[in-house]
Amino acid sequence: MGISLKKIANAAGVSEATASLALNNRPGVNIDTKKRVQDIAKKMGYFPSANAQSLAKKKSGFIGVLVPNIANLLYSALVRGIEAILRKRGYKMILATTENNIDYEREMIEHFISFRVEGVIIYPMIQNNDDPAYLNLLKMNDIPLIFIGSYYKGIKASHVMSDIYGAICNAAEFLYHKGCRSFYYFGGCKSIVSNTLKIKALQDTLKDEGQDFQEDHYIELDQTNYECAYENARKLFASTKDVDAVITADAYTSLAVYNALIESGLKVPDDVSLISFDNLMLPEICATRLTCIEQNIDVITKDTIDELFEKIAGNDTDKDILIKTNLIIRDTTK
Amino acid sequence: MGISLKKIANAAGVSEATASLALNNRPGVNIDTKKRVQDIAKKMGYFPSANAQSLAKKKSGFIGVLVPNIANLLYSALVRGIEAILRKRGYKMILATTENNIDYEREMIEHFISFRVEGVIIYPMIQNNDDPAYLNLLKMNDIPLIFIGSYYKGIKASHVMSDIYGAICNAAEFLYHKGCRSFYYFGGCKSIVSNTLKIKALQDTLKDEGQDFQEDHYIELDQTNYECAYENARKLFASTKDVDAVITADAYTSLAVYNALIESGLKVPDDVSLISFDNLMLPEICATRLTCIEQNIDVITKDTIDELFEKIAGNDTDKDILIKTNLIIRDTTK
DNA sequence: TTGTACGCGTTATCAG
DNA sequence: CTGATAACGCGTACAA
Repeated sequence: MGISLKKIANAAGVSEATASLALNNRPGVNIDTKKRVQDIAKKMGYFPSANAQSLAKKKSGFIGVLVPNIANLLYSALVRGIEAILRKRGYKMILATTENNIDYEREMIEHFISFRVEGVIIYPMIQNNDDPAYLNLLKMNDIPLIFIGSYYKGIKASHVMSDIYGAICNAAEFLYHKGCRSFYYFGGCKSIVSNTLKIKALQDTLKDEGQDFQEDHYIELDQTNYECAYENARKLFASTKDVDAVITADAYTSLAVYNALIESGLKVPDDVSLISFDNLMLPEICATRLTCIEQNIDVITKDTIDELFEKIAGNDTDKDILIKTNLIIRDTTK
Repeated sequence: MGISLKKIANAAGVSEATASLALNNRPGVNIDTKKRVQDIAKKMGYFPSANAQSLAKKKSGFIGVLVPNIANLLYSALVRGIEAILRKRGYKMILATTENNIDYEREMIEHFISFRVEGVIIYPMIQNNDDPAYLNLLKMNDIPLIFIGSYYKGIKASHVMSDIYGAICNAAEFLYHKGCRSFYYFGGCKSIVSNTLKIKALQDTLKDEGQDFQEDHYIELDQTNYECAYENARKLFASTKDVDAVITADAYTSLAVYNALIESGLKVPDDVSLISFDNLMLPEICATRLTCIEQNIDVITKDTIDELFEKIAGNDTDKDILIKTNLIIRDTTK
């Protein structure tokens, strides 16, 4: 299995201990000996076994990161950010995707434990996850857990996420003052924390204006992809034209709604204003300049990791950290 | 550092050896003892340390995978395929991205070695990589290497890739027989293996028809992204309208060329036929149905891993494996 | 059926 | 300045 410290030590005619000190550039080694050992190591293509190092140092240097999938631009942006910050801190990321599968999520948690990760970051997106008790496995192994983007209700842990409630209130107010009165929302499973926040935000904002947001105006998509959104939108706009404001969970959904609106004869933004929650559609590809709520991904990743290392350091008070969003006004709102 | 076998053994009142046998479901342990140990392990949330296991078994179970970046759909599709197959074989993937940075690529190779990966898969994409000698580090550590998608000239190793030469010959012939006579190609650095193959394919095909492919009709992009392609295309079509066939390196480039053509007053496909090398543009997002050369990603990933495990098993004859492509005819060709 | 002892590659502690 | 030696967590001959 590769080249070991022992081989280097033998080749240099010193003990493993001396070789180790020399290779790690630590004091207490004759400068000539050190150079000789280092030269030999280089010549033989030696790199210390990360495995053995972890064992000896009782520190894996791993952080486990769990996201729903990697094809989605939001998640890949978060992952890239996390990876970059961890690298700076001298940590390595173990990335796993859940693909919205609860069994897979549990399996990955076990995976993390067996790799002795020092902390775990989860973007929780499992629907109908009544009993996420398997996350307690982490606690049993003294591994801190931080939620990013959302959280599971039953689990005590810090979370770092966008101020979804504030963002939707803000967007709804904006639309209301532009004259919009009939609001719709297109998004995923209602029972997910982020979506309950969105519903509440719409209800509260409209109530302040003396209006109701009827819950059947929340179009719950079985799958949050283009096709499903498009089908639902087409069906809706075929049966009613009484709509002048739509907010969607992401850019794909917005594009689907946009296309369905156009086809049904409704004009954007003259008849209907459209706001997307994400700002992650590549502008080159997408001809439609979507008005959107931009999440501050850099801040989210930074704060998440800061908080995670707080936990690793032993500070165990849980925090709910909300990150401000920006409303970016483009061509799909008046 | 987590829960150890020793703790389980103590809690169960047996030796570590017995606990190990019990947990691994191996013979030679009283059935009651085994059950007791397993119950306790479950209750304590124990999972064996992957680190220690690798050390003891002298086998890491890791395969290192190196791709240019993960945002590109081609690479993410390959990575997903590789991960799925490795998982079935009981292996774990260590993924790293090079971001077209040679220093970073070397660093990652060293990283792989220190994790004692049992094999490495590289998608080579570094430009001007005259001396990829650092890959010899792998050989010094007895770690097999397979190239996927392309290869580096100086390095002896198997590679698995699309039959790029055949694909471009085929596409060029198709266009020629549709009446095209003035060909252009938009792609990356000419010195990359895959691009030299493409140039040669165009030259050979047109020569067979008694025509020349002038090398200045290969538009070499500094960066293979939309903007760069768009600028080059706009400039070209402003100075000449003598073009009736364009082949591009990927779908982003095709879209850029398409838009530049339209803006310059040329009609697709009536005036100009357009073929893209990739078939990875999400059809939902992209209104333009591109004619394209589809790579057979499932076959590429499967063959790559098969070949890698051949090498791991000790069979060290190098192979050049070419995978057939499909020409998918859509709306940008006559 | 169970326990002892050793090795895996490295770091760290202590003698010399 | 250098070299034994004991950990780290686990697997596995071998002995009891």
